[in-house]
Amino acid sequence: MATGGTAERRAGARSAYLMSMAACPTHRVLDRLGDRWVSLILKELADGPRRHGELSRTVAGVTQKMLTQTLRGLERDGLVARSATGSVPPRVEYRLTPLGESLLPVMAAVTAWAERHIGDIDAARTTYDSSTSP
Amino acid sequence: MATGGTAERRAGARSAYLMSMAACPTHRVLDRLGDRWVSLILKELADGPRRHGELSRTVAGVTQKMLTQTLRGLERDGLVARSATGSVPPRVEYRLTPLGESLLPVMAAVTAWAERHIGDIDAARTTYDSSTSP
DNA sequence: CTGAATCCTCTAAGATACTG
DNA sequence: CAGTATCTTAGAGGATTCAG
Repeated sequence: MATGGTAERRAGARSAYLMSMAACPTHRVLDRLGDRWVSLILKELADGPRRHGELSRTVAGVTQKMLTQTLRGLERDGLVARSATGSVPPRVEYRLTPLGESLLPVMAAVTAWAERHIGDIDAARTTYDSSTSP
Repeated sequence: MATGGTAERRAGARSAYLMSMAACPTHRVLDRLGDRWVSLILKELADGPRRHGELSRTVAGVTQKMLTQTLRGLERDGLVARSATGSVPPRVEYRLTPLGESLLPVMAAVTAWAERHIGDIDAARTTYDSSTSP
């Protein structure tokens, strides 16, 4: 009966958001960087090429699925290069591309800010929480 | 009723992740910045104080719930200050704290990188997608 | 106007098992 | 070792409604 208005409005709101995303490079980059495992993986790769298994062990708590998925995403964006040699046993290495390396200074800026101000944030949280709940 | 092994293992993996998070300031900050609406809201507030309704209209596609929720989070972290005046009608303004303002240069660094390299990313995606699907 | 509470949906992410 | 496919679930996010 009539038009399924709900679904349409949903789709509308969704696309409105997605379009505003697509138009904003900063947001797209932050979205990628904000992905749970990206920063940890980039940090690892910053020190040099790593094998799949190495990352799997080094990056605390990542599942094999998320590792592959995240690496694929980074590869797709041209930030990470994947090089497979031989077929059995497989030996796959991941490393930063020049584009990926150009991102390191930005990460460093974030890290610097984070380490300098994380205390302020924690302090603010404590204050906020204690003035809210009690 | 015995040990619910499944739930425990789930909780274990989860806490392993959460603990590694808590230990890494960079990751915590990126997690916050990566939140869907944070960068858009900070961008707005960078230009000066804004009322709730203003943000609701300006930030494309945000729902009232997410706006409030995001602002609460930023307030809790001490990045944004909330000032309410009067009671009826309510007039609430949000603005960056000094801590929040100190974050702007970092955001600027991200923006600069993003705008310079977003083309590379899109190009890489096109290449990747065309070499994968066909 | 600001914002809290409710409900509902859909996706992201973990566990698991299977190929090459 | 590297990667894929499938199932399930917790939670994020959106619509809606109520309150001060």
